[in-house]
Order: sequence, then C-alpha cells, then structure tokens
Amino acid sequence: MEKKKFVQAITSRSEDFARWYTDVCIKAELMDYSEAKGFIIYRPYGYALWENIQKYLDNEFKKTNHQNVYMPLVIPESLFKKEAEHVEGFAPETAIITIGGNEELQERLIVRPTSEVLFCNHYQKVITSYRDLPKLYNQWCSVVRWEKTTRPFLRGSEFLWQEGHTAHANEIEARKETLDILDLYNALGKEFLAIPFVMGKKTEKEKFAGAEDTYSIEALMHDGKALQSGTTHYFGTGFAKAFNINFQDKDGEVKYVHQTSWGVSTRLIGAVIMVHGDDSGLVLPPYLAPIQVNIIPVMQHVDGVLDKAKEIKQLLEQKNIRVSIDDSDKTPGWKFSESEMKGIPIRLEIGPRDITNNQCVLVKRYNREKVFVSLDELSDSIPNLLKDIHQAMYDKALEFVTSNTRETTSYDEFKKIIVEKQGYVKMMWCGKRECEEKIKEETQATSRCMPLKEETIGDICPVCGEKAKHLVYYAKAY
RNA sequence: CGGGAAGUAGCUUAGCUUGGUAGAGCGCCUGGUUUGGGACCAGGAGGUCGCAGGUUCGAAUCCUGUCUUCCCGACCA
Repeated sequence: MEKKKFVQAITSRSEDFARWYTDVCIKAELMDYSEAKGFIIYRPYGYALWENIQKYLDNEFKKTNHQNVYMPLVIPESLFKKEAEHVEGFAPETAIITIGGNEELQERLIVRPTSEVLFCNHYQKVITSYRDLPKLYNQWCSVVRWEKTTRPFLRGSEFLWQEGHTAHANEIEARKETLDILDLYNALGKEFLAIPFVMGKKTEKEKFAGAEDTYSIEALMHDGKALQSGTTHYFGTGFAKAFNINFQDKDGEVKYVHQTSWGVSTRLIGAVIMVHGDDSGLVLPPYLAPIQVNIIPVMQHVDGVLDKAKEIKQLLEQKNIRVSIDDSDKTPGWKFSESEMKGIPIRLEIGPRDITNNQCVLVKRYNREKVFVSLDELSDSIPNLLKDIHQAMYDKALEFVTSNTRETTSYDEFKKIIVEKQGYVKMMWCGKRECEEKIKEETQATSRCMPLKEETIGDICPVCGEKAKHLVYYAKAY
C-alpha cells in the first residue's frame, strides 16, 4: 500500500550529491545558516559531533604530553608579515580589522587565518635553553579565512579546529612529531570516525605556505571526490629564523628550533557525512554518535511500555552507552525516519507485544538489519554490537576506497578514469610542478599525496615521459 | 571573483508577464480518535513578501542597489 509522505524526503545521492549533502546537514539538525556568508550556526546535534571529536583528540594529545593554550584572535599586520611565504599563502584570504571604537587603527589587525606567527612570537620569548624544549602546544579555536565559495563544514569563512604548534631542539625530533601526529589523525579515522584515510606527503605545489614538508590524511567521499581531512607540517627552521627563536644547546652552541604544526577541523564532520551517509540521511559511527541507542516505544500510552523503555535506558547507561528515548507523541513511523535521518547507530523498538515476549526489536542504522533481541541479553550485547558496527562501517568504507582506487601507467587512461569513474588514481610522477599543473588543467584532478611507503608501478612519468620519482594519489578534490 | 538560478508564514511554494485588501499544502496550537515505517477528524494561531532606495494615487508585482543561499568554474582546511 502506498503511503502518502507528508514530510519531504531528502534528495537522493545519485540524483544530486551536493544537494543531498546540504539536505542532510539541515535535516539532521547539524547546522543552520547565519546571516553572514560562510558563517554557520553549529546546532546542538552538530556541535556534539565536534565535542566528541575534541574529547577523543584532546585525550590523545594529553597522553602524548601536549598542553592546551589560547592565543589571541588577532595578529598585528607587521607581525603577520614576518615570514614571507606564509604571508603570500594567506594574505588573499584574510579578514582585517581597521577600525576600533570610532578610530582608524594605527596598525591593522589580521583576524587569524591560522596562528603560526602568534606561537612563533611567543616561543621567541619563552625559549632560551634546551631545557625549555620541546614545547608541545595545542589550541582549540576558530579561524577566519575569507573564502569565495562556502559550504557547510567543508569550507566556511569561519571554522572550528585545533592547531598544534611545537618547537624542538633538533630535526629528528620535530620530524618524528610531524609523523606521530599524522599517525594519531589516522587512528582517529580508524578507531573513531570509521574512515579509512590515505595518508602521505604533499607535493611542493600542495604544501602549506612556509612548510618544508606537509603531510595529509585524505578521505574519499561517496561521490568519488577526495577531501583533505587533516594536515601536519614540518617547518624546519624557517619560522625560527624569521622570528629568531633560538636556544643554547647542551653543547653550548646557539641553535634555531625546529618546528611543526598540525590541525584538523570541523571539516571532519563533512567527511563523516559524505563517507557514511545514505539516502535516508546521516549514518554515524558508534563512537562518534552523540546518541548511540535510540529507544522508540510503540503504543507508549499502554501501561508499562514507557517504564520498560526507561528501565532499558538505565541498564544501558550503566554500560556507559549514550541512550535516548523518543517519547514524543509522533507516530512510531515518524520516529523511525527521524532516527535514521539523525544517523543514530542502533534503534530499539519496544511495544506491548515485545514486553510479553521479553524482547525488543533492534535495528542497525548502517545496514537496516532488523532482529529480535531478548531483554535479558540486551545490555550485555550492545557494547559488542557497537564495536561490530564500527568495524563493519570501517570495512564498508575501506571497500569503497579500495574499489575506487585505480592505478595506471598511461596518461590517456588516467584522464579516462578521472572522467568516467572518479576516485583515486595512482600514477608515477617525475617531480616537476608542470606535470602536476597540466593534470589539473586538463582533468581538474589534483595530487592528493604521496604514500609514505614508497611504491613503484612504473619508471616514467606518463605525463612528460621523464624518469619517475614518486607514486602519487590523484583525485578530484573538495 | 566570473557565469547561471533563487529569496513570499517554521518548511515547500502559488501570485509577478498585464501594479489595486497575500493564497495553499505540510508543520505549529486546542480537543478528540489513533499508534510495529513519516496517522485521521474538527477548530485555531501565524506574513513589515530578504534588505534599502526609486517610480506611482497605490508595489510581493516595475526600476536601481545591496545581502544571503544553491549550482558551475577560478582560489583554499
């Protein structure tokens, strides 16, 4: 029997992926638009995702001896201009404060697009001896970049992030930090977001302004486009020289510090949406989900139904599971759809019939599998089930990446894959910027990264025919 | 920043060509009947038509500017 749908369904992914994405953002109540372009409102459910990511990362940072600090929102223009490459990279997208009160400022203030120079300026003052090192600072804040095209979570004029800034006595230690954090980000994907990242080094063209080396984690969205989801940078002594951050080492010599910086942003929320979501809405990985189990009472006016639901909630909460009961007066069907739209990993349906049979209906969001579960086993089985769901979601995402990663030694084939299939294409590269630029111009694909474990699938760069140096992952990117 | 589309109640929108008291569906509120995949009946509330100017006796409608959103490019976490 066909049922009339009164609530407009979201656009399907295959029909219009971009529209599907914004539909999910709005309808899952993650965010709302504000009146200023590119500045969004993080609604409670969306902000809760960010809080959970924060909790995970903050804990990891602290385990590895990092300390949180808070730097100012603004950077005097003269300070901002100290490192040439850095300025060049960010100048086109800065917002600048020119008036304070009613007076024009003597010196303009840059609203931070990132805080390298603030950290450097501070480090210059507080580092004098090898005993002051390493400095392992992180800050949680928002930054402003005047973007031309904005999209919720993916690219905003303002976005929330964490930026780590560290200073070390030598190159080895700093390079280790850069890669350790990259691993930590990768683990965030694997253990928490159920997203398999491809990680590697950025090419010269794609690296951060002022960095010696940039590394990234890249996620593959369901439409076959890649999303740079986090970066770590090794700065060498470039900033240290520009800001004169030096110290006297054990051997008595005065040396420059070696620095790193690294960050992930609320863009990760966009990655979660586009990696796991489906035509019914959001699908959240269990450890990230603000609500892990949603109990939907059926015939809740019948004596005992709500009490049973509350009893189940309590039992699950004792196992540290995040549970909600939808006891609103909507119909069960409405609640099912709502629960799916919000991506809650597990839905429990409990009605008079179930109570009689000492059972409930359990539905997994990611595959919609529906089973009856005895109430006696419920609280013991759910923690494991969450773990299984996490793993299954990760495996499913990994399978998507694997089946959408292709390799080629022919530039013609490369073009064909990019146009027809999207996804990642692995191809050898000579190391010249011109070849990268040619690829971008002709296919819109960009180099995403070069895997840390060097692989070789050919001797020549298929674009120019010269000797190949590295294997590169290419993809169209957000 | 270029090219295209759009902005009318919380949402989706009709009306705009040809100026004359702003209409619907959903949602919301009240009462009742319902309840295992987005329920039904009855009654009700809700609008400075994105904003600012202009033309006009009169503007949602015509003109100018501006802001925001979406799509496609160029630029970027």
